[in-house]
Amino acid sequence: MSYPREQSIQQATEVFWLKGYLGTGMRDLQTALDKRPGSIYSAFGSKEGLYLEVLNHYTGVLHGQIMAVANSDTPLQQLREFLRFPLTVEDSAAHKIQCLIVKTQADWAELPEGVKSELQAALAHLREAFQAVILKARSTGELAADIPVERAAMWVQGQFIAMRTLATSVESPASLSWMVDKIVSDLSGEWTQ
Amino acid sequence: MSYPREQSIQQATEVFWLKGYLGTGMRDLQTALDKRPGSIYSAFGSKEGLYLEVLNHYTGVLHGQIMAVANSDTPLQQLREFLRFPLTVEDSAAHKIQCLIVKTQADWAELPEGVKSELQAALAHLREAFQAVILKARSTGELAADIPVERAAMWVQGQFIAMRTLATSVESPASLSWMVDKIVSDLSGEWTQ
DNA sequence: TAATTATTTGAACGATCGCTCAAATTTAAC
DNA sequence: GTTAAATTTGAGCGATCGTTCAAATAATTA
Repeated sequence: MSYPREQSIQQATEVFWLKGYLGTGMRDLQTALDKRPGSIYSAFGSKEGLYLEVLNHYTGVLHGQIMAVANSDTPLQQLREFLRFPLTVEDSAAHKIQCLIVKTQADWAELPEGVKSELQAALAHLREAFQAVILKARSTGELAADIPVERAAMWVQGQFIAMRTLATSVESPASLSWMVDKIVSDLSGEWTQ
Repeated sequence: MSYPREQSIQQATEVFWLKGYLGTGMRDLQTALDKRPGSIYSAFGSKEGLYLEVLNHYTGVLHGQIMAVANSDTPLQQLREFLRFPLTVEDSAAHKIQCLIVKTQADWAELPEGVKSELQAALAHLREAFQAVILKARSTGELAADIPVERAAMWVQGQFIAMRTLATSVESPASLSWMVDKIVSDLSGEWTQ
């Protein structure tokens, strides 16, 4: 049950991903969901409430993907494929290259308090998943035993952000796949304490 | 002459940096510049016109800083200090941790065409400066002779973005200085063609 | 000082913003 | 089939958006 609610969240995700939190108007959402304002407000309370559900759903999916990487037998190989994925979206969905969380975070000073705290929580939650990947790769021997786990997790998150941000400003995102290789390679590089 | 114009641009930079392009209202600018709308419009034409001057000024300063790194005798050492700088801003200016260009770029789909093209140009311009740093470091022997210059320049730009983005979501940005060391270290790492 | 030009002022315009709520409609319960 | 509850509708609210322009003021020239 409550199927149309899930559908509304997916349609709203499209809009927020394309236009950002500030850039998205209630009228954009009304069009995308094909619902009148009253329906949206009775279902989600406010624009912020709808966005928070979108963010929660988005983060959950992404977290699941990263945990699947962590739970595989060859986490480092799987991480490579995970990182490459955003570079393969078709032109018509170019807005999906950038991470929705990072995109929203750029408007920081103008965001409602509830959105700010949930963004922080989402980033921390995903960082935990990256940490699980590092830990697993260490246990399989794909990474050295003395790798600083927390730093490496944050670093991977940073690389994820860097690659996707650069990819949005380049003609052909797929041409950046060398960056994926360098990320995996640098993971085994120097980690001076 | 035209001193107050320069001053207006600096004050407007503060506001755009803090609130982003979409998040900044003409009334915010009127307050910051202590000017009435007519004055601003006669001087800059529009909100977009004022932003473009801000962007141009900002890019010029940043470009100059990177070229100074390139023109030093120890470019790699200077690059380290350049990268560390955004991590040292005081709490009261936390918005300056993130790069103004990257911040604006996040609102991509909602930006006027003129702003979009100037943002692309600014990123390309700064990439050229990073390229000059790589070239110089290669000539001083700080970097290997076979480093792929264009890719390395883009990669450094990506690391610059990653570090500053992560730094905005962390309690103490200065605690990320290990990331600067890793960037410099990874520059000498693997660059598989 | 008087005349001319350049700049600044600020009330106000039309458009859009997030959001409300009484009324209409659909769904569920008996 | 009737009634009650839940959901949807959409006109429209007050606030704010970027912008305009006739009038007032300041700066320059004669």
